[in-house]
Amino acid sequence: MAALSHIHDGTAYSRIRQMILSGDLAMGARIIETRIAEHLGQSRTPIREALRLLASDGLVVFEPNRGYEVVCYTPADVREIYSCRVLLESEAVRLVADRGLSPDRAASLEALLDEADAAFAANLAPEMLRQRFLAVNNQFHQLLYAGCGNEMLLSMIRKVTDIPVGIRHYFRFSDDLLAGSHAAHRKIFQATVNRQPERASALMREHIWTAKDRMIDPSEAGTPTHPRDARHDNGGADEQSAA
Amino acid sequence: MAALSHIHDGTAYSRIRQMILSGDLAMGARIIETRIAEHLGQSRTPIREALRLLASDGLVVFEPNRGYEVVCYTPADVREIYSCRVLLESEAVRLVADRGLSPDRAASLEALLDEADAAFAANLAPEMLRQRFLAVNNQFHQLLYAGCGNEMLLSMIRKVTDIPVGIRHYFRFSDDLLAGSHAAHRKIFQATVNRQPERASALMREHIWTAKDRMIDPSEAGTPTHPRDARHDNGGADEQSAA
DNA sequence: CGATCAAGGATTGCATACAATACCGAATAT
DNA sequence: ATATTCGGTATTGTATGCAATCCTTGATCG
Repeated sequence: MAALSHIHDGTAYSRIRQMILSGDLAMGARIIETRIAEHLGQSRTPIREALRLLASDGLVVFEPNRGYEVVCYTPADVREIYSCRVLLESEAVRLVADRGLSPDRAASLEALLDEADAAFAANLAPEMLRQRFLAVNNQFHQLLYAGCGNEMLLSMIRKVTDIPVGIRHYFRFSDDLLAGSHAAHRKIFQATVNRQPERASALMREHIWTAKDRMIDPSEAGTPTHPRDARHDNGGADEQSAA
Repeated sequence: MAALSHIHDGTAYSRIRQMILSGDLAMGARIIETRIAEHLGQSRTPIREALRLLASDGLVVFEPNRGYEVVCYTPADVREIYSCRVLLESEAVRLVADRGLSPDRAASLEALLDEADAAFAANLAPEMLRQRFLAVNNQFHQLLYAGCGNEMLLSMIRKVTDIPVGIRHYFRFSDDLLAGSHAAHRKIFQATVNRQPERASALMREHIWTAKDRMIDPSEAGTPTHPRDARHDNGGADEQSAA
């Protein structure tokens, strides 16, 4: 099942998962089985199974006899996640650079990079540009590692990569930073094509470290209030907004 | 839920999990919901949920409308797993050595090492010694990383560590190798206590690489026949033996 | 004799009903 | 006024029943 977690089929699992990743269900939002079941037009049974799965994915947290809520990462959690990303993704790209990219995958990756270039050149509104770029960004990373030859490693990368979009609020963005990230992608891609594993790995490490450094300070950030800690203050997050 | 996966409570999840890890349910054994339900004295509903969880843990494989069977790792899978272990555990011990071991944990670890010493000195039967040592071995690793300060990293380590005991058949053991492993533990522990992160990390890397090198050749090993590939030949594995 | 198809049994998928538990608010006592 | 207890409501936990699917086995046909 873990191997299928990136597939978008019609199962309750993937649908709820998408709601969480996309932000339809906000971080920290309480999840009520009956409401989800109603929303998806199914009974509680398959929804319960899906939720337990999502709990083991780390996308929802579960407490016996209390139910589920969407995971709400603290800045410290996100730092942990990015530390793991550094570790896992630098290794993955090392493997890929060592084994060599297949021609078709290289072409797909180059297409993605060109797409990002186009987005930058298109003079989009900042918010629009950001959204476009981050989407391409994710695809680039996933596609780059796909041929690393270690399924276990890939599944762990998915775990630290597929997290609610809400964590973007923890990061500071600017056009410069986005451009820098894009440039890093090009360099990483080039090193991979050139079969320079150590170089590609070092570039990836630096790339993700840089992203981690963009995290805003917890003090100035205002950690979102977790519903469990402040039950009556849901901070404007429209809980269960999918319904 | 993932964070609780190492706890032995009375839930169907942890009980089935234990059956798999301990080998009561052999690798590749088919799992029938009703039989497990009967065995545990519960209805199918909680068993189904537990099995889906175990599927996402990677301990059972699931195919829609066909059900579950205990995961059956190929030697190639185990190599992947050990590659990940090298990566994750060398990092974890680096963090621990950097942060420093708490005194009580250091004491517990030393007690474990002494326990292993005692086992070696006791002139046990080879099989008995092996069993004792591997049990202590696992505890040592888990306890060593416990204070690394990165929960995500810990959960990933658990994933590559908590796998069916059956994979031991893929490894060659000898008293020398066990003793060498034990010596490596002492050195890793010492480097950690001495706050030498790079050294501890390098020792750990080498330690796990060595273990990986003990894998027997697939040719001489005879990959266990997977029930899905050879349905009618269950190779003497008493499927569903827990019932 | 071998291959194909059909029927029966076994197993999973889902929905519903009920029991157990926890949460929330009002009423009461201090 | 505050703390506490009690009861109703909302939600989760489990069992059971039936439908859908798959696998097996035996019969039939080439």
